Amino acid sequence: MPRETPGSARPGWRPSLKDVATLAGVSVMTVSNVVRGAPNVSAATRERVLDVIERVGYVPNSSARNLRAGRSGVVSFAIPAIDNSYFAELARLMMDEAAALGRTVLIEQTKGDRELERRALTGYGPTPTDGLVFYPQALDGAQVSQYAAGRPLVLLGDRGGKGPGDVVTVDNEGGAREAVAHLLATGRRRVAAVGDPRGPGTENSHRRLAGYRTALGQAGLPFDAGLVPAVASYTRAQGEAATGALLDGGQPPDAVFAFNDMLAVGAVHAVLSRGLRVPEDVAVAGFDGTDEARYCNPPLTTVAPDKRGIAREAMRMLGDRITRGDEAPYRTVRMGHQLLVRRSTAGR
Amino acid sequence: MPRETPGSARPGWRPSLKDVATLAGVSVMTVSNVVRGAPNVSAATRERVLDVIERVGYVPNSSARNLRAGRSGVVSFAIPAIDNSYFAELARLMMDEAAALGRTVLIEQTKGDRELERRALTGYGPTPTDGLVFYPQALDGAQVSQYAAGRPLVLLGDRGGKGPGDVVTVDNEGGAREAVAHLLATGRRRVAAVGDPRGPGTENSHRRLAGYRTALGQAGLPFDAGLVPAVASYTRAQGEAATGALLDGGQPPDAVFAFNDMLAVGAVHAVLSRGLRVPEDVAVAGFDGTDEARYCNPPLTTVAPDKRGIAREAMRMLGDRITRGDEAPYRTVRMGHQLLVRRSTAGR
DNA sequence: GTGAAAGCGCTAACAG
DNA sequence: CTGTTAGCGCTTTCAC
Repeated sequence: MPRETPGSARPGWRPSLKDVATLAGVSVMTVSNVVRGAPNVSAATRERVLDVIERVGYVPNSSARNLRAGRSGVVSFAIPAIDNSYFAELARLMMDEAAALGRTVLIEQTKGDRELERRALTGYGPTPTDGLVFYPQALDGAQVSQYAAGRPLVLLGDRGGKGPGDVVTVDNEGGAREAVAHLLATGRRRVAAVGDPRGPGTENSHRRLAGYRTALGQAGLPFDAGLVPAVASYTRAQGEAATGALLDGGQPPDAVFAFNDMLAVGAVHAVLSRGLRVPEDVAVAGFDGTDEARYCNPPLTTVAPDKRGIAREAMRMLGDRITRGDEAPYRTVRMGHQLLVRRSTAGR
Repeated sequence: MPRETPGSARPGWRPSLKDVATLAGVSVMTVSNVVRGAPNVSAATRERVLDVIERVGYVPNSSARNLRAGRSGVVSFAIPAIDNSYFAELARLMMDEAAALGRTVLIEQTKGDRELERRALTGYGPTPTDGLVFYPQALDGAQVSQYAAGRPLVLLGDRGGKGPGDVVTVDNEGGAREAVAHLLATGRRRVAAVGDPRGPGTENSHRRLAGYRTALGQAGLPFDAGLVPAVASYTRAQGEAATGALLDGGQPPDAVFAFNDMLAVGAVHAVLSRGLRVPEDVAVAGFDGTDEARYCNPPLTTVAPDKRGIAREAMRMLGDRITRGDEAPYRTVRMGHQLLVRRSTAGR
């Protein structure tokens, strides 16, 4: 199978270092040096090589580079679902931060499925990635440790003890506590918590639930399990269903603290579709600080984590683990958050 | 540099075909045959090899495979922004469909930027992809043709003539016409069109604008340029700004047809925040059929393309171009759409 | 049914 | 400053 002569631009064919070298009358190493910007090339040679590169449209073959380097330059961002506004916004920021570090982000949807989470963690998918930023949902800490086994890993969200990787989180408990305290301060007394996953679920949810309980306790209110429905997923539909059931029950709430903005949007919908008003009859607060919450009607009060900061820190830490093969103890950084008070929780 | 003996599981180290071969006492080719499921391996040998593979946790190195195959198994999905609900939902579906075909999707955000779109098209990014599904925004047809040059490509959205790739689209003009006709049928007479990009923008927008004009014409209404503000991007914020300016002007509209759901959500917000009512004072309709529109308050009337179908067709066509190196004439498929009538356009 | 050889495109490590 | 060598892990080809 004779190699095509350079210049024969059959679709799908791409010139290699060797082609450029032949055309420029130098060795492949010299071309390689030029391409990588190595210093040891004379100006004249560099010029000539660059000319050829330009002319034939040479582009390095990443597979070959990766094979050499033992790395792919790609990092995974493994999340439950990209059509959750919070993850969509976060993904955008992750991609920006990664690009600034010369990396590419591959989004993997785990859908809260054990097997898909396992596959993302082990990296035994079809595409090789150098590490991952992971938002666990189905797997618990021990399982994550087991599967990740030495892969560069940054976990998003609260983790109990030392995990198998660095951790970037926000004060989930504190944020939830502030939101619920705010609700109570506006005179609400029956505050529902929508988002308890039951079962393992994410540690984040557990912390938010803890914050809810703390706020109730500080206000001297009892915990009422009847105000804490289970949800199967963190979607608008589940928020509506769970809140709807609460409203249709004997003792409806006068406020809803939803564990994320999707659920909150669904909650608002449930309230309004029953002819009740937000916030007059039922106040609603969410968590995530998404743009969608801001443009909701009425605009949603929400706990807004520093998403930009989360993305920056996650990519930075992951990069350190990858390039330095860092064996340093795992670190946890806690990014700031802000309670954005909007009309959905105005006093009555 | 002596190779590590198999079994020394230093983090980051992964066994190769050769390691497995050594351990199993066979050649690399036999292991390769087993791994790929080639038929010419005796049951006993296969068994032994599989044992070793299991034991050492062998996983094929994709870079090497790709280097050999000249393919990566990854396809790009190049879109303006992942935090636009429509693209987030579409991305989810694209990933599902791609997975069913044994491919992985790499999302690339072009942000409506010429250079980023060019880079996505040429595939000269850091990661090699076998082709792409592309939603153009800044580049016109000629430029797309020029840059894509022989790469497997599926274009999303209306394209004038024969493009440089297959096309999957919906009837943008028809959908827009139906939406506007519906608004007019409810008695509206000053229908604004929010989403004109001016300049090149997407052909989709131009088709939607054409549909708007057609509907007006069929109702015997004149086209009023004052009701067609320019927008800089297809975001909630731009929808609010453009609609707000219209409402604050001398001759406010009694209805808004927004070219996508993000703009429509912003439009609703602009109306409500001025103390006006949707739909009583101003009706609002969007385009995209996103879940967000459904949960908007009031729920948004919207033109819903068959997103699942779009994803399926796009991945199927792209796959054909990649595997068959298809030189067949480019095809255009038009997927169905549906006008979802909801409360935001109820008659008054 | 199994294996040896060659090479995909690239770069680190050395010559010259 | 430039070139030669070797090999990353895999699969196609062709012997045995």
